[in-house]
Amino acid sequence: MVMKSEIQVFREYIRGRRLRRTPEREQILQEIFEIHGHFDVDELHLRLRDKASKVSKASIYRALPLFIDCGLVREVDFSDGHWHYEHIYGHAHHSHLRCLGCGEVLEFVEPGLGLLEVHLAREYGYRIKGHQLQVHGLCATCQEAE
Amino acid sequence: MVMKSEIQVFREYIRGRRLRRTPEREQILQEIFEIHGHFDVDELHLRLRDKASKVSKASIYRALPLFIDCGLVREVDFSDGHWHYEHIYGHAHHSHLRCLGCGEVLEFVEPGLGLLEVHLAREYGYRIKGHQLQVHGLCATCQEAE
DNA sequence: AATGCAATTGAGAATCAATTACAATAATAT
DNA sequence: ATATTATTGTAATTGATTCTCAATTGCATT
Ligand SMILES: [Mn+2]
Ligand SMILES: [Mn+2]
Ligand SMILES: [Zn+2]
Ligand SMILES: [Zn+2]
Repeated sequence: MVMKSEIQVFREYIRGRRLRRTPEREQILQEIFEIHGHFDVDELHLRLRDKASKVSKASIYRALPLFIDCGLVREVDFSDGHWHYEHIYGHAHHSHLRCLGCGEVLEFVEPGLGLLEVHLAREYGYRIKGHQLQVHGLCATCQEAE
Repeated sequence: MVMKSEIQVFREYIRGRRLRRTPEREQILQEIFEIHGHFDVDELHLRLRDKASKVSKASIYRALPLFIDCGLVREVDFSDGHWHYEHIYGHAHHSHLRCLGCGEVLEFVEPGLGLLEVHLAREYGYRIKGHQLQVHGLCATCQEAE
């Protein structure tokens, strides 16, 4: 079975909720697919302006929750004062290792966290929705520069 | 060997850095020890006002990084738009399980994360400084209320 | 194709946590 | 005591995000 394209997923989501398909939303989504890695609202807005799109920041802020809600995008928390995002459709869930010096971000998969969720659910009677794990430190380069 | 008291730790930290020991800082620290659990700046400020202390929010914002720096306090990220804190001197490092419905926060220890840090350090050449793990879901009560 | 309704938009105002400038105060060293 | 300079409170500022509002536009129905 072939995977639906992101734009298909989004259109079906829109249709199923009496929302409207607009060029703004599709431009934003399109741009998000083309971003390799993590991004924030400012970056996304600048990239769109560079392509002569006139989408406003307000619309980006309004569109992101929709993409998150339909499983295309995820919030990433780098604890630096604003939200970052990444597209995740078809990507495995992963965690982030971030260098406090240069800001480099590496991704890794920690399989043990699935089990942990099961244990927590049993022990505390929770229905687990998800988790976020960030590890931070200094990359090799930034260690030398100290 | 007896553990130093928090106030001792702070005073030594102050002395070692040409900073000044002020009643404001010590009032704030004192209050933090008396808080059972997690708190934010507003809560802390209100509690101090209730005790007739006139410490300003600005001073709280200025003091917290000092307490964090000397290992007495930790930032806690509940991803709800502002920072939370907890005193940690003498407490084991732990993670948080948070209910998205009512905001309840449970603490748990996941010993596997120590090993994970070692692996990451080896594999990527990082010097690891720490990690944050938050799990979120719905508590038993909030599941029923759905 | 024209109509009506409600969703969406852009612009800018509002909000809110956190930071900062500034002048007054007060802690330490001499 | 005096000089030095860190710290304080107040109020202004910043920066990310949300909200307001009037104008526009998608879409279902004629
Ligand atoms: Mn990622
Ligand atoms: Mn805790
Ligand atoms: Zn680095
Ligand atoms: Zn709950």
